[in-house]
Amino acid sequence: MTSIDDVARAAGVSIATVSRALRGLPNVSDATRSRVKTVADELGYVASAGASGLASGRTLTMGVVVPSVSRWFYQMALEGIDEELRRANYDMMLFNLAARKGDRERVFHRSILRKRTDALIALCLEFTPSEREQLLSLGHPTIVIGGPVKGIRHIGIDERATARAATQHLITLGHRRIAHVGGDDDEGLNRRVPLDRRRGFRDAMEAAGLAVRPEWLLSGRFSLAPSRAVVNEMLASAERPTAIVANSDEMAIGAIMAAHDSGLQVPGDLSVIGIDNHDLAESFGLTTMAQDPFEQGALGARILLDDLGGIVPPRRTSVTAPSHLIVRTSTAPPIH
Amino acid sequence: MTSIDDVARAAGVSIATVSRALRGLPNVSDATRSRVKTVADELGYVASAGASGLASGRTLTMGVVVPSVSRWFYQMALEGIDEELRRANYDMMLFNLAARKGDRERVFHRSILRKRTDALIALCLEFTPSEREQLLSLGHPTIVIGGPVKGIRHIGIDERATARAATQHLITLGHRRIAHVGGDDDEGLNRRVPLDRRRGFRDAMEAAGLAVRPEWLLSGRFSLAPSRAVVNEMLASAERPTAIVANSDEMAIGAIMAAHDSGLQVPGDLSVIGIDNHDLAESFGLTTMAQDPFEQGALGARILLDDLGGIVPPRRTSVTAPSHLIVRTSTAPPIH
DNA sequence: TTGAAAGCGTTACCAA
DNA sequence: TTGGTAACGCTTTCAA
Repeated sequence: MTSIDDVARAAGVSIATVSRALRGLPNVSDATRSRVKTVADELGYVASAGASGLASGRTLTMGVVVPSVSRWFYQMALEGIDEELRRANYDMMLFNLAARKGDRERVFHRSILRKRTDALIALCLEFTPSEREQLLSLGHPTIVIGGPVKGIRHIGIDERATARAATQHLITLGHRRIAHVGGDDDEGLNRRVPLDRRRGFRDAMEAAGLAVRPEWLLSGRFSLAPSRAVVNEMLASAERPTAIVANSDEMAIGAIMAAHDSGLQVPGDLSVIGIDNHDLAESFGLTTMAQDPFEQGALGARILLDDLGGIVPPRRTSVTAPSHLIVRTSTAPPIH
Repeated sequence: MTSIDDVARAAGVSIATVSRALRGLPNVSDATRSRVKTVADELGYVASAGASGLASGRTLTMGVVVPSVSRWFYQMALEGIDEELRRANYDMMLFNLAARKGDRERVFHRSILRKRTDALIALCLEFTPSEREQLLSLGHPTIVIGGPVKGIRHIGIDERATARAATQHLITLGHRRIAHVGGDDDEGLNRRVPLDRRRGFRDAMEAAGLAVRPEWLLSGRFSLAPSRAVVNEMLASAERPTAIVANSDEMAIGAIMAAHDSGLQVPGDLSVIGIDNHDLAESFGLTTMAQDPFEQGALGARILLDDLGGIVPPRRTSVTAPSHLIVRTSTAPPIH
């Protein structure tokens, strides 16, 4: 509860001097500065963020909007963002949309737009035209991580090319009968990601002259259990594929477990490749197209911080993050 | 950038009236209120959180301190907290300690103590005496979720009793040679949790007159891969246990995978029980002592909000959250 | 190098 | 039911 003039009084200086001394601004004598610091420490004084935000116009806070906090991608991105923010002494305000379409309006209005952040970073979600307009009218730097959103710059892998490369890996191994596990993500609200990945799958299949069978286009809802279930179902039919491309590692692991359920060997009877390089991928020997959401998050934060710094002109272009193949033991040539 | 007096001017009323009208306070005529609302909407006015915080003393923000965001327990608790906060129109400021001891001091001072929150909820972490003192001197409601912290009320399961019950389950099934996978959690900074759980394991063993063998006291660092590795090692020795109690489901799953690595059947050759009821537990058929961090988080938030509401006198006592046994297919009587 | 004082955008109290 | 006006706790400009 001690505020700046308590310190000023105790140190025998003006509040202006206290402010300057504590923030490390120039034009304060060493003697004064150290005295002020000592006094502030003794009194346990910490400046009120709200008040300095009001006075200076900078809140030193970044807003982060997430569709949920319980998915690997978001966690990693969050950690990356956080690391960068901490380095810049920024705090993080977390807005969790938690897949509740109904609440978005409120979250947007009551929270995001309340000028309590200097910049906004959104993970993998789409905005309605009205939301986008409001955001832009707020006038502060914004970036999206994870899925392309029209009208806002973003950072993310080339979804289509990544899925194509995954499929290509299987084709190169000699597979010709390949299934795809895709499907919408209820929580991650960006529809384009799964669509683009499926498109990449199609690209590769068609380029190789392979048939895309409708009954081998599965939906695993971006989670292990549903993926396992649909793959099990597929494996029960007379004809089955020799390989599976999954839109995410969690779904790929579900596919591996389904193979075991069905008494099949991986990669002997069935090859499986995923996308992500999830924490668990290595434990399951999963071959995957790796991406690094931690780094994507960190980069996003860094770009926003640069924009705020005002030294460099803000970059308006999106960034394509890298992805690369990691071969483990879940893929091998098919046994003819 | 529109602020309250823009609205006042445009609506032809005073800023005081605008403030009242928009916040739904009484003593505003219906006509005035609706006119003000319309104007505010047209102008896209949203009150500045910082300014109202300054003036009113309430920031409508809750601080949440986490050791990391990439563990199941924290995710679930965060979602629970978030749900409750949203209901009360509160925002969440996330302070990620990210296991960096070095940074804590800065995070504490520069962020947590900056009066930008009305209350504080801490997940599973310990405080140094100095930190605790600073927190208390801040004077706002605080609660800890997940691990007992002396000097601050908390919400959490009875760690010791829960581990005891897990062990007891195996003993009841007839197991006599039981190993324990515990070990510190690098990220979750509360040392008491793993200690109390191991104590519970010991309790049950001793009560049943069973030997606790030092070479069967493993450390799995609260993660799948390390657990799998140490269990594999143990299973390679001449004498091996017939069952394992793991301090967490992630470690229990590691143990199950190790069993498979070693060519053992679960539960035929080895029974495994965990603690948590992690998202993946069901997929692995893992028997476990379930707890509900979502609910613990929600309850914590609710208690703080109640405190802030000031209607009921603040509750000073800690809350013991429930845990219960879920039997799946990873445990069975030993084969003699 | 230091201090005085004018904001910053609200809320809340007291008058009208 | 409304309006005027001190706070709120800082930052920042301008003078000293």
